[in-house]
Amino acid sequence: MSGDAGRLFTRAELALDPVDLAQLLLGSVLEATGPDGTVAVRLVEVEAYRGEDDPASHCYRGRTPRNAVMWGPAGHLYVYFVYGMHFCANIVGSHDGVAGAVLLRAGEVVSGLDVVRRRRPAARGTGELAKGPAILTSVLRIDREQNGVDLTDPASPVRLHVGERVDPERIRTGPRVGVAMAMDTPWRFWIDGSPAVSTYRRGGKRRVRPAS
DNA sequence: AAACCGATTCACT
DNA sequence: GTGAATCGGTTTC
Repeated sequence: MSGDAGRLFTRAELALDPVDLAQLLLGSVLEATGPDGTVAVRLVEVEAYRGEDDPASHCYRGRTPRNAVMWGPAGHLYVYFVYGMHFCANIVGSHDGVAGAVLLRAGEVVSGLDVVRRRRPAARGTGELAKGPAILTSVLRIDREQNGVDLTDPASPVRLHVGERVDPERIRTGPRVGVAMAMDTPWRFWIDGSPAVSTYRRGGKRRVRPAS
């Protein structure tokens, strides 16, 4: 797969169970073109959210206008608005009719550094310019307008490229950040050693209390 | 029609 | 470590 680094992923390659897709996405490169320039980020931290049996997923309670893209086709972008001020981006990994997606939590800027500096003049050090899911979208200038775009289309404003091979030994896994439910489900994946990887915080409220 | 609350970030103690 | 900012999607009355 190193030989192919730089080419776009195909839809078929991304039509996976989100848990498998998450690991495939580590090291891949997401590139977004806006009116003020193009920025590319190497993904180093992601989380899988999948369907019916995942209470932390937006698709847990079925299809709604907001989460519709999570049902496919794969390889499209799912963007949602949170906390009244931020956007988070996911790559859809729909598979066998099961809805799901991979949240993009962090990346390293690999091109367009000048554009990023203009967008975020007060940002942190070079290696951690895209640390955190809402910072990642702000660096790439992804918002609700890009919801549903096809990442495998060369004409799309946001595209997903195959990256350099990642050493499997560097891949780590653990519970997802900020989720209050399914804390035993280790569906967060990251590349060990990247300065962009978030520090773990557990979700705010415990949902199910043991009934006495 | 209204309440509830989140896959967060940033500033401050 | 704690808390505020802020608002649309979803649920509930």
